Amino acid sequence: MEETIQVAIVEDDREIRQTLALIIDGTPGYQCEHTFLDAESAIDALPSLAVDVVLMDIELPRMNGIEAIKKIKPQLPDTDFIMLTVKEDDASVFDSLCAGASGYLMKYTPPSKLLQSIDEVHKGGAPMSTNIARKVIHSFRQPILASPLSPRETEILQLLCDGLNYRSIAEKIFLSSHTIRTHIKNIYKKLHVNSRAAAVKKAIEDKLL
Amino acid sequence: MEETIQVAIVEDDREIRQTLALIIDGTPGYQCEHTFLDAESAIDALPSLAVDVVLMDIELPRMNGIEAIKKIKPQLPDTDFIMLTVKEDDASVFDSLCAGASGYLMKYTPPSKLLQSIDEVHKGGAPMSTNIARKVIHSFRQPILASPLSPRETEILQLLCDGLNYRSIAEKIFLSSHTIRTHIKNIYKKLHVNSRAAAVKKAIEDKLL
DNA sequence: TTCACAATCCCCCAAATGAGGTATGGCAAG
DNA sequence: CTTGCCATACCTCATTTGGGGGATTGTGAA
Repeated sequence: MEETIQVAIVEDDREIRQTLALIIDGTPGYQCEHTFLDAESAIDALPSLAVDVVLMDIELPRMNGIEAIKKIKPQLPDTDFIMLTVKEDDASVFDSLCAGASGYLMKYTPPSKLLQSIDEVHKGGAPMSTNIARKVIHSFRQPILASPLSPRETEILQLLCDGLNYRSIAEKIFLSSHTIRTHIKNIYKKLHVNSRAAAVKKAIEDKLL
Repeated sequence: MEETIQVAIVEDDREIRQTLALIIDGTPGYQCEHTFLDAESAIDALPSLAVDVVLMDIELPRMNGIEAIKKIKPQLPDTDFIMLTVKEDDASVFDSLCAGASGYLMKYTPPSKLLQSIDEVHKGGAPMSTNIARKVIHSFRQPILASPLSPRETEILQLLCDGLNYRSIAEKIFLSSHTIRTHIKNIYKKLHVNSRAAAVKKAIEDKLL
């Protein structure tokens, strides 16, 4: 498939927008016929255009680029979005990916790398700046924060999270329900909570399961 | 920093191991002085070696490469691990990343790309095959599964998850606690649960918050 | 050898919870 | 215009839960 990749740009800075468009449109195999200077116009126009790849800025006048993707992506599941931005804080990166972006590049990405990334995303890849990739990978790491709970308590918390009551837990691990109560009281103390709901939430958040 | 990158290989296939070692050790800027044919010997030896990057196979005789990383990585936070494997199922990929791998490459990766990836990971990047990168990125996508809950119910579920009781919720959103009870009963019905704990768990799992 | 803590068991009691109802008004789809 | 859903509010009752104790055994660290 040696077709031309149709690229659109959403970017409010006139200079950057035009420069990008020129680079892309001027390269064989790439075409950039549509540029937008805000999220709203992109949301209106994109669904009726056959665009393969969209370069999206995050900082846009009214609605930001992440919100824009949230709106557009569901209607265009086959269009790939690459964030092209100066923001590299965790929130921007992860929110973008959650919204449906398939790539995340810095604005200072050199043209050759940019074109290569457009190609890559169109082939099913996920181009990212190196430090962004590391951020993403790191996000999978389990903190392994020392659990304050004893093995027994952890086991009981596990069952607690499954919605079992004292008696069911007691029957499951062959203990008196009195013992279960005591354990759970201790769990609450250690987790600084005072209800099952809060304990379950904390357990899942802190991944002590 | 033009230092030589110290690379170690953990790979049970003799042919592959030696070929990789030759390629790496034969390239200026890279050195491969240590190779291991199973997880156990790598776990024993690596902590006392000053290795920058470890190429790790997943399929190893007794203990697999993922378990190996889980054991070693905590002791060597500054050593980067790249999975080099034929397995590209989701579980292998995500378990590897959770265990602490910083890169994930296919075994058929060409030598030039492999060397480049070693360099990249050592510089703080996260080299991945394109389809692996896409898998990782996709994992962030929110399924946006249609919640069976009404807006009001969602709101109350939210507060439920914070560990509030009927009365507190009622006070917070200016409703009768009777109404809260009714809403929660309906939430339970819709989520097919019958306790706060189970509701909280389901809410978080299904991301309806 | 204390001392702390995990793990087990027990008691009481007030409050919260879950399950079963009933009822109203509004609003949207059919 | 009826049917269903949402949001609201109330009642009763049996059960569960959380908070407050107290107690024993064993283990391991100080």
